[in-house]
Amino acid sequence: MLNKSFFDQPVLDVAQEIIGATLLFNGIGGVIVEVEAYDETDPASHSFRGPTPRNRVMFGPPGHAYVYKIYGIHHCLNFVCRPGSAVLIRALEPVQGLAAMRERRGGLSDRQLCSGPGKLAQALGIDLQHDGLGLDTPPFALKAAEVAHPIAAGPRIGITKGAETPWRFVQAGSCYLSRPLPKAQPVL
DNA sequence: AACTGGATCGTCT
DNA sequence: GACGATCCAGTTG
Repeated sequence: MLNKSFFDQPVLDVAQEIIGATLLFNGIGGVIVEVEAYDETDPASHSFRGPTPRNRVMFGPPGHAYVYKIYGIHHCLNFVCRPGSAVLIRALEPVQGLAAMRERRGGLSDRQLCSGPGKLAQALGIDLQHDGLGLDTPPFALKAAEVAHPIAAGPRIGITKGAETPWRFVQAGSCYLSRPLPKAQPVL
């Protein structure tokens, strides 16, 4: 199980080490296969302009969930690292609670259950009421990866500022990504 | 396969 | 008052 001290590291380290870990929410979830990193030096980050009521959790202690609502419709889940930084969880390979996820998502194929930040929040039943919850206690549970998977990096998705920064990390070759990488770039 | 527009509202300027 | 760290359905090629 990953404890809070795991998240007290540079956000780029956490982003890459979290690939292959298993995320469960009330026992439902799967393997993290796609994330993006954000920090306070980054114009695309919610934390760029300092603390506000919405992003206050990003400036709190590491190891908590930062949940926000986007486009008035979808929810997005982040793992808070050091103050002002967080990892956006963008896609899971579904493993646990397939039936519950299919029901919430409308009976789609398994590849489409959690292949995007809004989709996975819907599949797991995460919304604003879970903003600020600790990641090391129920309803959350995080298990470290048992085997190291090859990781690839690329530009982040859906942003206009900082669009070139290659802070999107994926499990190379996974078919559960929100989108394939534009150009596969192996990392280490 | 690639692009378009609509849904829908909290947040910050 | 404008704009999203999105998703989906529809159209076009």
